[in-house]
Amino acid sequence: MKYSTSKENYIKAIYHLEQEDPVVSTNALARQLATKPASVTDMLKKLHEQQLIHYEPYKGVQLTDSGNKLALQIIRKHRLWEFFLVEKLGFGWEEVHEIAEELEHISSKKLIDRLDDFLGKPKTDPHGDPIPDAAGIVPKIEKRCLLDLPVGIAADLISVSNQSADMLDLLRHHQIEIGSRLKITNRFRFDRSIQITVQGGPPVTISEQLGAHLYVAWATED
Amino acid sequence: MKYSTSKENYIKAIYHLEQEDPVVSTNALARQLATKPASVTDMLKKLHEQQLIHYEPYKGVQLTDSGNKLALQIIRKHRLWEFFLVEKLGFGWEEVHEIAEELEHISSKKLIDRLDDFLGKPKTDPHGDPIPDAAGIVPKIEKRCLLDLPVGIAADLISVSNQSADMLDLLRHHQIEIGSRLKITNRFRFDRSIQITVQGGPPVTISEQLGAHLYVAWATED
DNA sequence: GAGCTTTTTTAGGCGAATCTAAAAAAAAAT
DNA sequence: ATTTTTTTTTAGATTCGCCTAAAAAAGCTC
Ligand SMILES: [Mn+2]
Ligand SMILES: [Mn+2]
Ligand SMILES: [Mn+2]
Ligand SMILES: [Mn+2]
Repeated sequence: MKYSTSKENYIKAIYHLEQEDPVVSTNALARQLATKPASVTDMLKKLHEQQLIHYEPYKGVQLTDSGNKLALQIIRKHRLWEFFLVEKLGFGWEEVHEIAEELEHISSKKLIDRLDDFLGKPKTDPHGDPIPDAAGIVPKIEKRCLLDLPVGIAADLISVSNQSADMLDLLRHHQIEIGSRLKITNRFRFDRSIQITVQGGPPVTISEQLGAHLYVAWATED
Repeated sequence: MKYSTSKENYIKAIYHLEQEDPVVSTNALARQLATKPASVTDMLKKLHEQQLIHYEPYKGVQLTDSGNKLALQIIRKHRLWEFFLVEKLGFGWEEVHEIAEELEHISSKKLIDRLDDFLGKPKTDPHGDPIPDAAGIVPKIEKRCLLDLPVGIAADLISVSNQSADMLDLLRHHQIEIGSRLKITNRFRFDRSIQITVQGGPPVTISEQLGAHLYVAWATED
């Protein structure tokens, strides 16, 4: 029941790639893990032997139930540590991912459950991603891309799908943060940029590229 | 400037063994690290190449200045994490060492300095051992073995030199903890056991073996 | 469906950290 | 000063995670 850091990173990467496409390719994994396809093939064989993945040569890969469970445990650790780093130690959004990439491999289950308590059992990490609970259940968070928000409807920013320092710089410049109330006031056909207000402030224009990474919650009519 | 977990464990072990005997033997290291002498020799060569130790075949080993500096950084991390686990997450003394053994290898310097701030820059870990500061300076703590305390003089327990669950069980049974005021009320020649009072309570008898692991601070007359 | 391109796997190797068995050096005993 | 014992090092393997180069399979294109 104890896996190497390397194996845990593979399992987590497979989990994330499965969200895009239910069958994960060797190349996609190699890209994600910044390694070579040949190395991935080697590792897939080992993960298969340990029953963490379904794998047949040339057919791509999928997590088994136990692989999925393991992935959720690692993600839980990653996100709880990120929350800790931001909320308790005052780190910025963009700094925490790398550190959490190490902390997520600390093995003590008791540690993570106590940390969860200490932090007040948060539902989401600093980027708005949901934190699986001790049983591996991921809170379902209703969110839609800001770009799909109709003009004139207010909605709260609940997550961002990019955590680069560059993007966070830009958000900071526009004074946009998780929780900010956003409203689209105008759309421009030419480059699909949008004009929005932040917390009812003056309108600012943001690119489609930025908007695509912002996710908001708004009441659905049904 | 980044070393493997294994190398860090060697450096820390050498540091601790140097406290006993300034020149550390291959066998002593193998015992401490639960590994084989042949493995130790291999590793010593590598640590020597990296200038972390002074090493000549058959002559034992000593940390260089940079080895010593590294050891203190690792010990700082270890003890700060132990403090965090006990004070913030409510772990018992005896549970934290093993977890800290992993956490001490998390590389971010910024993380550890912020953790230090968050914890209020503690001077000692939960077992009373001093925590080196960011510059690697170890607070000097005046302490003497309880066994050397004269009869009738009160002194405060400031550290214990054994962290086994068994010993902590026994301490808990006698309601002795770090900070308790202890006074020797009687000494018995036969087995060198001693009778003490804890916080001015009723006298209890403890073995020489237990007493040897308790360290107290008391005013020296000079 | 034959041929070209892309993806994936295999083959062979390397560095890190470990091991066992054997040799060599140092230390202790006689 | 030998001999014996203990300590330490060397030699040779193994496992893990990775690599490059080459082969094989799958997927496209005409
Ligand atoms: Mn992250
Ligand atoms: Mn990781
Ligand atoms: Mn400890
Ligand atoms: Mn350690």
